[in-house]
Amino acid sequence: MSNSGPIRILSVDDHPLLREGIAALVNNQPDMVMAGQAATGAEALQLFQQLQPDVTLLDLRLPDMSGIDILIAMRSELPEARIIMLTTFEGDVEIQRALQAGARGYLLKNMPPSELLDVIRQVHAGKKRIPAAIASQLAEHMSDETLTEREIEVLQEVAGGNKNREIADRLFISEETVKVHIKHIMEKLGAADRTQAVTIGVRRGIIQL
Amino acid sequence: MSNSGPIRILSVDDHPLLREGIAALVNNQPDMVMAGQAATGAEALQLFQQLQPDVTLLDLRLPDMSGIDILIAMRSELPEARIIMLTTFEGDVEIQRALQAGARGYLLKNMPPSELLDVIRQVHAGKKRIPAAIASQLAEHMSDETLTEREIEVLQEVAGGNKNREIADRLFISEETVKVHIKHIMEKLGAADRTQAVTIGVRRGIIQL
DNA sequence: TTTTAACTACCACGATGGTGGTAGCTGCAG
DNA sequence: CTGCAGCTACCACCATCGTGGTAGTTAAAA
Repeated sequence: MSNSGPIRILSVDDHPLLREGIAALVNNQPDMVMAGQAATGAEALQLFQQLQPDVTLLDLRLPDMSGIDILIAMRSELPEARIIMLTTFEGDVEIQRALQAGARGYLLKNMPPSELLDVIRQVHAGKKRIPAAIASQLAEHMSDETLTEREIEVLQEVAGGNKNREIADRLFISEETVKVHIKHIMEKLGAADRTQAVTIGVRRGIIQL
Repeated sequence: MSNSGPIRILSVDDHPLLREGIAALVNNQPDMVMAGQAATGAEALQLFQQLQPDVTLLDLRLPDMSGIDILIAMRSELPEARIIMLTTFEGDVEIQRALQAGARGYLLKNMPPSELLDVIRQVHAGKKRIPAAIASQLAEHMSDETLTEREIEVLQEVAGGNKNREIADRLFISEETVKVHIKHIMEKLGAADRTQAVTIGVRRGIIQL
């Protein structure tokens, strides 16, 4: 794409103070410039289309939509888009989904600014960059079996405090089937009971509370 | 205290980018100046003692210790310290504990910078300032009964996936007593079962995962 | 086409969880 | 000193959960 002029950056995060910090840092670099900022998914997509930034910094949690969905939307618009997730830790499943959806980098907000600049430059140069701390977190559960959509749905219901009978009614299946799903969930997550299944699911970013 | 010169501010947060954003904002104000920044509780306490800032911005989650404990330590050193919690939402119990421990303000990181400046000035002037959004969140559970220390301990064990029998062994009490505690926990939280008790406890900041 | 994964369903049984009531002990506040 | 809150303990009983096994259907992959 553009190999002349500074790297034009779009920052998407619902924390204005953090965006301001990124802007201050970026605009201090000779080879970078903030092209725009967005606080919501809708704003982000509009600005992305309008500005066509070289690199996009994207938070995972925004008020109106999931960062993953924004990522997907941006890449369907511009498959070559260089997008870096910048977020507080969210569990291996979130990381995995972001990378599968085409993120070129994954950074934590508590990392030093130099790391951010480094990753921006590398990603802009066409590379992928995942810090070791994140990669190891990812490797930890690499071999784990993933939950199916239905299982996640059931786990979410379990987290809501529903009994098997109630879950069955809500999902229009039999109570026995619910039991089978929960059994599989516990096996896959290595949980001793439904409660621990929920806590592990939350920690790993499989469900939200 | 000091009614001459700019408001001297100490920022405590483990996100360097956010601290940078705060610093940029603050140093742009004619009546404020960043006195120092800290990323850990230990650093924070050392700098607090050394700098004696007019206003301290304090995150709730830091790598080495809880923001509440830092708050308490600072106020035991300097009871008149003006401290504002600046954090992502953490549940009403965390807010309540912070205010009880003597915080003069409670802000969310996703609030507009103007709000932050406003609160800094008001708190520096000796007032307390809790935004309406937070106050209403607090009022929601104002009449709720709080869990006792023992109950929180039991709830934490429940979250770990332990059976009543196992919890009993770990806490050196009888299984029947564990049941009584859990019954009380569910009543107080309005939970239908132990699993929902855990999810409510996490959402409200009573336990961590 | 055969195989595999996912979802569904049923049965039976032992383990665990949740409810109700009673009650003793301690420490603190009125 | 009296009452209350919190922690402890026991009992009985029913509801729910979790485990084991079997099995049919569909859709996608090999």
